[in-house]
Formats: sequence, structure tokens, C-alpha cells
Amino acid sequence: MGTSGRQGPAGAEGRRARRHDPQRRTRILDAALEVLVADGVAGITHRKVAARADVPLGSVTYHFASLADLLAQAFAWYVGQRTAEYEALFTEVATRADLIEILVDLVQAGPSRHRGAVLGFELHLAALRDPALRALTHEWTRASRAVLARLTGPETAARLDALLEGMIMHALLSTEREPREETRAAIAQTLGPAAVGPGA
Amino acid sequence: MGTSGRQGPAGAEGRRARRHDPQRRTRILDAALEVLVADGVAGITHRKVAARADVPLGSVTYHFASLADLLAQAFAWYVGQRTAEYEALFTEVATRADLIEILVDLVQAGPSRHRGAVLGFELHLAALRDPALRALTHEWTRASRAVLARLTGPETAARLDALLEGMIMHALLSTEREPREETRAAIAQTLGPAAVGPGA
Amino acid sequence: MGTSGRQGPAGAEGRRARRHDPQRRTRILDAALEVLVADGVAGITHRKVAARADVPLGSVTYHFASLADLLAQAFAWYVGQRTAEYEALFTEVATRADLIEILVDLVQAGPSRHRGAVLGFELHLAALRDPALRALTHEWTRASRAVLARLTGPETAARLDALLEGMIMHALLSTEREPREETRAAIAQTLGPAAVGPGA
Amino acid sequence: MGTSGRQGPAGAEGRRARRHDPQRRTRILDAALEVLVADGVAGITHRKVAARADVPLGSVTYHFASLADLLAQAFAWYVGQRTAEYEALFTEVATRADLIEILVDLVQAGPSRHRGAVLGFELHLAALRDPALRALTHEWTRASRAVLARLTGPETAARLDALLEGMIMHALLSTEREPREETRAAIAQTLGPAAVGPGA
DNA sequence: TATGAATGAGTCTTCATTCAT
DNA sequence: TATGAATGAAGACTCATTCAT
Repeated sequence: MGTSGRQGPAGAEGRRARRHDPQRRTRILDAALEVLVADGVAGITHRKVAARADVPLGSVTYHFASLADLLAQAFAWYVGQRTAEYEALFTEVATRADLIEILVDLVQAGPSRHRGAVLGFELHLAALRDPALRALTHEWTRASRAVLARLTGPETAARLDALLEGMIMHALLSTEREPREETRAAIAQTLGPAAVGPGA
Repeated sequence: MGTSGRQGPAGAEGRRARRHDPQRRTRILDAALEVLVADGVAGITHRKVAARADVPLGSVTYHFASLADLLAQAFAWYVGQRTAEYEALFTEVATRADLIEILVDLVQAGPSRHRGAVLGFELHLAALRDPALRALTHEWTRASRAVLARLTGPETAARLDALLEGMIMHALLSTEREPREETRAAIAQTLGPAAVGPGA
Repeated sequence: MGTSGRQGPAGAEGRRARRHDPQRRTRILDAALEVLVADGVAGITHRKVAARADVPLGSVTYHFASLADLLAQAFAWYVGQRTAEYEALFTEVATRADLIEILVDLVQAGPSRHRGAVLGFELHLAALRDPALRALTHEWTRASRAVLARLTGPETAARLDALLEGMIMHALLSTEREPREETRAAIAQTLGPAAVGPGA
Repeated sequence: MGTSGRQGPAGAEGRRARRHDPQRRTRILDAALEVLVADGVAGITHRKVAARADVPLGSVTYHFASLADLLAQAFAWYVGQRTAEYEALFTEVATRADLIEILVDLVQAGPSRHRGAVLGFELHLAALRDPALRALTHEWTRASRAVLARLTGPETAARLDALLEGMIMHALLSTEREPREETRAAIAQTLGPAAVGPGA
């Protein structure tokens, strides 16, 4: 609880001045994402972000017009990173088996994917109510499917995308991990028997 | 603030004194669910719930020890209702085609399912951070799968469950409806070729 | 925090009905004193008292017209007991040495006197602001001094009374106990060289 | 409520905007002490302090992390002032008679000492329950005794300290003033026959 | 350009008290 | 006679945002 980084005299525990700090903007965005992972959209505040970024409170409101703005930019920043990662993930895929293995990893990765999964769901839910964010989710969904679609065709990509989303949510919430074999079978089934590859 | 303007002696418009009011508790729970649909866990407050239930603010805190408590009970109340509905949905299913049609409806129902879908995702996300809610999501997932599993066997039920969840989320977020035929094909594929029914 | 005895549905942990309960009034008074020891005048509430007395909240407001009334009656109840005890304490005193020993015990009794000392100071401080309570402190002071005065004469009694009060407060607040010899010397000095006894 | 009616855009009577306001912190501390004198620890609230300091409510919570924090700092601020005063009081003391006269004044000063005496007892009582405050009372007691001890030696200083405390409390509570001669005799007795002075 | 100070609205929660039964 | 339910007022505290420097 506000141990560190409280602003204002009430708890002025040091933080040396750091004038001239390029990439402060992105440090704040990263901090915002961390807060989102920890506390969700329901729990994000300027103060928490400032504390985590180790910048003064005023710096956050200076760089971002409002909390909603900060949220939108943070999500956009995240989606941008994520999309690149996602694309990179499939560049080496040559065979159907390669693809399956990568998708199984995606679902099973567990704690390491936690951050990504949580942010994804937070964004989805926020977008449900904020049209400004919806543009982002649309573009993200489109991009994800496009990546898959290059390997599987569009219908299968859409199905896969839905299946993966559902499985990841379940994995996130269940205490015991689903057997890897089970995950693989579900993906393989959805993928269908067809060959896979940029030329498919 | 104050859609119906409570609090403060000035402005005593509306709302008759309602001293003896049984089922006030459930009215509050219903109001809480409405607020959750409208504003999410991120936006629920005692005040909004009180206004929507048309009860004084103090009444909400009287019946529920904390906002977290109210949330938990509202979700539990919802899951209880939902589970019953869900089970009822499948009692008449006799053939594979019946099942598919019902599941397609589930995904496509659109605005009418909006409420249910939003509450479901809100609960999932909240459960991610609150272990107390996790018990609820576990039980819910278990029950949903059990219903499906009676018709399809456990593995298929799990896959279907994930697929449906993903498709519903996407349906919720996308502006244009996916063609019904597409949804049906995805479900049919996941269901596999096997027969369906209590004896399957 | 309100673990036990919370009233109202929010935390309705059992407490069997106990119709017809004579001396409920005094049970409530005793509970009020316990709360005063624990949390002070600053922290007493109907609810805490009810919880500690294991009676319904309504019972407290039923038996006592207001919290101030409860407070006043609790203090009066306490002073009554205390005065009797105090008088009893000195009935056996025959010599100057007896008296000194008893007074040293009074100051040094430590934790066992904690309750009494705390209540005494709470009452004194409350009386500072509430004239209704002042009658009580006057009477108490008068009675205490009268008891001592029978053995020492009025001037010495007043001095002793002040000294004891100060020493008890200090004992209450300091971490290490003052040497018994020190306490004895201070009392002996204030008592003066004169003989002691009902006939003094 | 609201002596000076803050909060709420309606009713913006009085109080000029005072953006830059150094020593606001100490104004708040002084206001807190005034509230403590008037209503005690039991009655202090952010609102009362804000009203008395003539600052907005938010300003109090901005400068002090919690009410307990405000209380602690206010008491510390008071003890600091008080200790200095107390020391100054005895710098001129040359003879036993000087010392006695000053101490008698201390006890008898009546209404003018009211503030000091009340704050002292409030602090003592609060310290009984809050270890953080206990550090303050220890230091205060130590300092007071040290000042006396320079003139009387340590044992006598401790006795005097207790006697004074008790007498002041009684003076505070009784309606009629004790004869000055009585007070003087008690102090003289406790002081003993010895000479007094820095060299004593 | 940055930022510490400031503030008003609103949040959850507690509570004395009232009242219908 | 008791008491569970109810409620309005107020409490501590948080926070988005504004502003002077």
C-alpha cells in the first residue's frame, strides 16, 4: 500500500531529480502496463503508475492528457509490441507439426504468458465499453488472424483464434494444467488435416 | 451523480419510504449485476448500486459487509441462475443437429446474450485476481462442461467450452456478425463426427 | 475488526436468542467498561459494546437512551465498585508501615492495575469536557481523599492523592518499573513523620 | 457542521483562494492542537481541523498521510514547543524559594495553563494505546525530569514530576482553586530541605 | 519544460439512532 | 418488552486534475 513512491509531503520518501529523461514517456507506458497486470483497469491510478515508473506524479499528467488517454496509449503500445512478437513467432514455421507445437506452447506457457494473457483480456473487456479501444482490438484481431491465415486460410484462422483465446483463459483460471496432449489434440482438430505453410 | 438523487434532506423527490421490504437483498444483487453489465467491476460503486436498486446508500452497506462481498454474492447469484438456465437449454437435445443449433444460437444470440456474456467475462477477469471468486469460476466451468460432457464426452466438452468462450468474446467485440454458417461449421468440426446424446 | 458480533445480515454469525435475561443491563455496563479499557472513549461504539456483551445491537440502545448515557452509567457503575474496593483496602491498616505498603502496591501493581488506571484516566479526561461526568469525578476524589484523610488528615491526603495519581500515570507509561524502594520513599516522604491511624 | 462552510460549489462564502501558502503545514498542526484542546483525541476529525485551519479538507489529507499521522505530528510539534518553554522557565532559578514559586505558578496558573494541561493529558492517554506516541512521552518525561534534576537531583525530580502531574490534573477538574499556600507546602515538602541550584 | 502543491468530488465504510413488529 | 431492519449523517481517505512557478 503506497509504501513507495507516494507523492506529496505526506510521504516524501526520496527520489532523486532526474531532469532530462528521454524515453520517460515509454517508461511511464511500461509502468502503466505493469499496473494493469497487477490491478487491472479497475485499479489503475496516476499515482500507482508514477510510483512504478519512479517519476513524479505531475510527470504522468504532463505526458498524458487524462487517465483514459494513458490507458489507450498503454494498450496501443502493448498491442504494437505484441503484434510484432506474434508475427515473429511464426516466421520459422514450415510444417503443420511446427505450427501445432508453437500454438500448444502459446496456450501452455503458463506463468510466463500470464502477463500477456491478462493484458489481452483486460483490453478486450475495456474495449467492450470504450469505442476508442475497440479500434485497437479490431486491428489486433485482424493482425493475429492474418498471421495465422497465411498458414491456414482465413476460416481456420478465425476458429483457431477463438479456440486459443478460450483455452488461454481457461488455463489462466484453472489450478491444474491441462495435459499437453489434450491441448495438442484440440488444436490439431481445429487445424484440420490440410497441409500448412505460406503456400497453403 | 444521483440519477434518482438520494442523500440530503433537500430534494426528497421520489422513492416512498419502504420500511418493511423483504427481498431487498435480492433486489440489490440484481441491481449490482445491472451495474456490472453497464460499468464493469472497474465501475461498480455502492452509490450506483443503491441508485439502481432504489434503496438508500446505507441499505447496501447494511446488507453487504463490503463492496467485495457484494460483488462476490452478486456473481454467485448470477452463476446460480445461469447454471440452471444452461442445463435447461440442453434437456431437449436429442440429435447432433439439435445440439449444434443450440450452440450456434448461444454464440450468435447477439444483444440478447450481451448481458450474459459481459457478466461472464467480468467474472472471469475478477476471478483472476480474487481467489474467493475463483471457486465460483471453477464450479461454473465444471458444471458447464458436465452438461456438455453428458452429450459429447469430456474431451470434446472441454474443447467446445473453450471454443464457445472465444467465439462469444469475439462476437461481443466485432461490429459485424460472423455468418451463421461459419459458426456452425466451427462447432461441428469441434464436435467431431460422433453421434450425440445421453447415451453417447 | 468486527469479527465477532457484527449485527445485521452482513455478518450474521449466530448468537442464540436469550429472552428474559435479568442483569443484562449490568452485562452491558461491564462490556462498555471493557471496551473503554481497550479503545477508550474515543473508540467506544454501540456495536462494540453489544458484541462484547453478546447481546443484540438493539438491546444496547433499548437499555440506554444514548451513547453518552451509556458512558455516564458505565463510569458511574465503575466508580461505585472502585470506591467500595478502595475503602475495603484500608480497613485493616493499623500502622504507618501498613499504609505505606498498601500504597506502594497500588502504584506498583502493574498490569493488574492497568484496567483500573486506564479507566480512571479516561474518566478524568472525559469529565474535563462533560459536566455531567464531573459530578462523578468530584465525588470520587472526595471519597478517595476521605478514606485517606481518616488515616492522615486532609492536607496530607490531598497531597498523597495527587502524588499517587501522577506516579500511577508514569508507571503506566514507562517501560521499566520504578524500584519499589523509590516508590516507598516518595510515599513516606509525602506521608510525613506523623503517626497514622483512625485516631491520628 | 462546517463552521466556515467549505465543500460544495454552492456556498463559496469566504476564504480566498490561497494557492501558494508556505507554513500551511504548521497552520494545520496548530489547528489540530486547538481541536485537541477543544474536543480531545476522541473528537478530532479531518473536517474540524481543516475548518479551524481555514484550508480545504483535501489539504489536510494531502499534508498528512492519515489522521493518526496528523495526531502524532501535532503532538510532536507541541512537545517540542513545550520542552523549550519548560527549560526557559527554570533558567533564572537561583534559590530554593525561586523554584518553589515557579512550580506553584505552574500548578495554579489555571485557565491559562488549561491548554497545556489538557494537551499533556490527552497525549498521555493516547500514548497508552499507541506505541508510536510513547516515544514522545518518554522523551518528554525524560526532558522534564532532566530540567528539574539539574536543580534537585534525580530522585526528587521524579517525585516532583509525579506530584505536579497529579496536582495539575486535580486543579483542572476541581471547581474551586486549592489555596496557594497548600500547593506551596506540598511542593516544599517533596522538594525536601536541601539547597537548590545547578550546583546542588 | 516539468513538477510540487493544491483541491473538490467522490469512494467505502461506520455508526447513532429510529422504527415496525 | 425486545430486536432486527433500516437510514441519514458523517468519517477517513483517494484521486483525477488544475495551476503557479
